[in-house]
Amino acid sequence: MNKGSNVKLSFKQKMMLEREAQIIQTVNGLLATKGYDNMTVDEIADTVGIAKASLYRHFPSKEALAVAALANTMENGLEQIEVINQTTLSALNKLKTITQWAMRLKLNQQMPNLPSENSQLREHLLAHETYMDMLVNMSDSIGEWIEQAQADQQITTSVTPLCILYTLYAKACDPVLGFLKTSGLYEDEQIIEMVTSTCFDGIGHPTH
Amino acid sequence: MNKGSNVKLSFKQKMMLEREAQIIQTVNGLLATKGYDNMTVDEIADTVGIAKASLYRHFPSKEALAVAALANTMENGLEQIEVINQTTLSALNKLKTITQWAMRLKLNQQMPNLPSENSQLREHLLAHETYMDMLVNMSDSIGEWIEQAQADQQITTSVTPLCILYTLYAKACDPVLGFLKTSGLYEDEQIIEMVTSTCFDGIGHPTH
DNA sequence: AGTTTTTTATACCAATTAGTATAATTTAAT
DNA sequence: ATTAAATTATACTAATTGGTATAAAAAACT
Repeated sequence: MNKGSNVKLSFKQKMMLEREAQIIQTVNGLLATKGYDNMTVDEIADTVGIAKASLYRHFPSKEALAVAALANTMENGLEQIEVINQTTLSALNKLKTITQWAMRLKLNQQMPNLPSENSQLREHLLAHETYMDMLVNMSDSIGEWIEQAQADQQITTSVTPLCILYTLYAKACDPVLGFLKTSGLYEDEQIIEMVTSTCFDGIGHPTH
Repeated sequence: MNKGSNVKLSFKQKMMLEREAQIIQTVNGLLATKGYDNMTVDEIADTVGIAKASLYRHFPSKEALAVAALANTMENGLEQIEVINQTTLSALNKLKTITQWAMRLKLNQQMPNLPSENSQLREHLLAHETYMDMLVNMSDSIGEWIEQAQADQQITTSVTPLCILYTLYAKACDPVLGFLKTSGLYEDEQIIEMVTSTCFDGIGHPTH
């Protein structure tokens, strides 16, 4: 009764988690392409290929769906940061690596759009402890890289670390990526390179 | 009968235009803070201080309201470009000036958010000839500045002019401005300076 | 095979909201 | 003052959509 049922339960849970992952990926895609307001619950269910009632057995509300998707992205980001922290990359290159990870996600239309300033969703996010913890966690980690890179004279000290942090965060929702992709003129990795260059080298100062 | 009625008509038209300007400013504010989907027509009417029926005497639909607001912003941008073109500023400084104009608008929460990729509003905008004409017009003008600045070796030639154009456009909706403002640590003009610096100088290369 | 649980399809409810109709009120014109 | 026009408040319609109830079908378990 013990082992048997445990294995079965574990299998069921695996299925559950598997589908939950599928749901979250779908939601992230829709959040990336249509945004929270233009994404409907029926659409999510249809895209995943399950009934709406089943969807609501996983998540209690549309907001919970969005929060779960955002939290999942945040988790993946933290995981990336851990991986990067186990390398011997310079602080500057750590910053570039995590930024490019985010840009790749955005290019693949898996980076959810931020909720607009006055939205209900934003309030919910700010009230979500786990999410906020992860955000603080991420900011701390990246903040350390920024200070290290400044100490190593790899990045500028003429703007504050906070400004640099926000600038890097902003790359995760930079519309330039979508514009360049839509133009059809460049491969994804070319786009990553160009935007990385404009971010770290700036568009001024031609002689590098 | 001629002059009298003309004067009266002109006065009436003035009132009409005056109020239309007020409406558009309100819509721009709401588009900036809440976005198209979270902005309701009742809210617009209330904020302007007129009845909804009166609002619909000026604009036939919510979309028309948004398009008018976006077009108005575009007009103002083109006007700015003309003003700048009558100065003796270097191409680089022209680029900085127009970018900072856009950033100031954003900081004052008067720069409307772009419609999301799949929205109905976006389709309408793309089908709006005058708007698209103005967009092409603006892109041409700024594009000339970019090529001139590259020729003058004031900005990098290691990314394409198109990428630079998009990068500058993106500053008009850069969330960094809002983040820094929300932090409460900086004055608006400080924020403008910092973001201009990260845009043109980049965050790498500490020694300038 | 029979029982239980889960999933599905469908219909439905309630809330929101764009847009309209209307009657009353205000404003403007003569 | 009277008339004409515009504005307002209010109520309404129709469509969308988040969320729920239910009964049938499918799947899983014993």
